Amino acid sequence: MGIENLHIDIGKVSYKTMADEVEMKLLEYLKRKSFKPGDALPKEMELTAALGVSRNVLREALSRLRMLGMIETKKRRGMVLSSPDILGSMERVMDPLIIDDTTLQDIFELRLTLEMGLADILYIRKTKKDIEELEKIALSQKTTPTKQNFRIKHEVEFHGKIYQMTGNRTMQRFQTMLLPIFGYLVNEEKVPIVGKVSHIDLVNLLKNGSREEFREGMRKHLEHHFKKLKK
Amino acid sequence: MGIENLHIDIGKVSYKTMADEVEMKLLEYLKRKSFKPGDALPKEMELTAALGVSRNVLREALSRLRMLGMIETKKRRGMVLSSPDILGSMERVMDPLIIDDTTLQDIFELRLTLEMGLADILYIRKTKKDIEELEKIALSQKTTPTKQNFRIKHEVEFHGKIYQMTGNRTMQRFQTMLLPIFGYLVNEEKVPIVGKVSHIDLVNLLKNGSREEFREGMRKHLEHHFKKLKK
DNA sequence: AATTTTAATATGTAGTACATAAGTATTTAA
DNA sequence: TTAAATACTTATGTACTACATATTAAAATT
Repeated sequence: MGIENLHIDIGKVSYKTMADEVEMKLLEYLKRKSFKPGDALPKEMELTAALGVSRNVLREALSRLRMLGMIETKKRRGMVLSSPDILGSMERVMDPLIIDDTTLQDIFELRLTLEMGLADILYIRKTKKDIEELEKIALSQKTTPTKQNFRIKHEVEFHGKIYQMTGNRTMQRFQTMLLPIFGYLVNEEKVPIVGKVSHIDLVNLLKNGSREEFREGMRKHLEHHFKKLKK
Repeated sequence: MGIENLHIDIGKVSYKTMADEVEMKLLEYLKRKSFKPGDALPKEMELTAALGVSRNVLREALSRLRMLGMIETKKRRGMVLSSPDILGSMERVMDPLIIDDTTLQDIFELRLTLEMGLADILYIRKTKKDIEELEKIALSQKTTPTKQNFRIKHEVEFHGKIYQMTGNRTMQRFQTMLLPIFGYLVNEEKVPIVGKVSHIDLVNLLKNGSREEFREGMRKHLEHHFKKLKK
């Protein structure tokens, strides 16, 4: 094992602030007490008293929970638990320039994996209407120029539609988040590589082919990406 | 389109606090200026002056960025940008009792999709040693009782090992996060359903079979989950 | 010159004060 | 008596001050 994942393996020497501590305790408290969304939570003053910290520190922790969508606060009414947005905070940090290279590569592979796994759900959920729309997208790209930025835009449009066809909004959002990363890494390729299976081919497979045939088509479409993966 | 995703479609009527605003501006600032990890950031006082807010509000926003791992702060030295932990905040909120049902289902499907997409990377990265370890796990489960909690524990162990074999730590962490959700939904099944393809079968496929054969094996292993998916 | 001591500085925590929104109770008027 | 207007209460939101603490930089001492 290399040294590049050391920060994951042993963790950082992070000295914990009280806000960190309070955040942890609050999360634990909310889960342990098994509050349900909508339930009212204690007032700030009650929490400061119980935790023995200043309102300042408490509010820093609460602010984090608010960001996660775990709590909602209204003046006078107080706080209530709510259903967190599991992808929200991920969206905030999705910037290829900030994320470390190992994770970028991981994300790249994660998307490839999803793409290869899509067939099963796709064949359960696909509709005639969706396939027609996908075909329209694929055909519109046939005649357009092959400049780099155009090519990526088309990739995004086509694959985005496929994710949408799964009817799974979380998956759809997830893939949208991964796109900048994907685009960033692919952009480094100087020579535009054309897969053996085009978008139109994929549409035809989706129309007439089996689940397995579509998946193999997708594999060939992504072949050049897979070839570059390191053992 | 149903009403169940309305909160995603139109967003909540959330009245924005200044901390929300400042958080947004800081994120935008950090990305726009294309700081790199390690770069020093302005002092709190400079930021309060520039933003025209109290130190209190600023610190609530900074506290959020700290939670995301985007910034690190040290006394006297100030703040530096750092590589965020993209899954960290997701881990915090992964509680099946809090997350709404639609998202829970989405997550369930997301995991199935990953599972089906794993074959490609797995066949690039698998080693003899890993397969032996996986076999050991599979065999140890053959003789054990079939009680619900044991079954789930075995599932976790086996599939966890497979994810580990991808060499993709993000994927591995991601799946670990998804487990409680998966366990929660599967736990509702009263009758233990045994797939046509067992863990041992999967190991043998991984040893002697092709990528496609392994994937079809995985599909059969997960068949009863797929059968329950709604159109 | 090397070491110790002192000072300076930026973040961390505490506490007070007041603004603001939103229920709740009270008063006023039809 | 009831409806509307008014005043009151309460919990969160924002601002400001003060001081603690860690860490770097500078100064003093050996």
